Amino acid sequence: MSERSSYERIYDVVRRIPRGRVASYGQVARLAGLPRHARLVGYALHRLPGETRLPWHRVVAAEGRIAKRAFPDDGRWQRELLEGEGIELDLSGAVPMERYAWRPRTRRASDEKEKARRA
DNA sequence: AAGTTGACGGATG
DNA sequence: TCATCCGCCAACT
Repeated sequence: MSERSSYERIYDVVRRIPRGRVASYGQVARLAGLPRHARLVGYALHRLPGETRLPWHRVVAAEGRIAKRAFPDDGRWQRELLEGEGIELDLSGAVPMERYAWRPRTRRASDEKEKARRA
């Protein structure tokens, strides 16, 4: 059986987020097969080593806001990385999700709500 | 070993 | 719009 831990599954999903697009913590959790585990995603990213190649900056809060961090500079860093990929933040410094949210084709059964929403 | 905490999110008031 | 509460999991104390 795939013995991937929850964190590995989360990282697998984050790795798939395309450049110039973003996904919310909750969305990553759902795609990783861990519905309602948004917090777990946050913790998984929290423990990433600074030299990681994972595009962690493409994960933002559900409304597009950059999640509060222990060190304010980290938030600024994330913002710069996103802008560096061509993403234009709105006046409040949030990512306009309707424009940059990642819409992967491979949706799971548990994503029925998402499908209904975009209809 | 038990309680606290945290890069969340949705519901509620 | 803002403040709280609660669910869910793993790392820390």
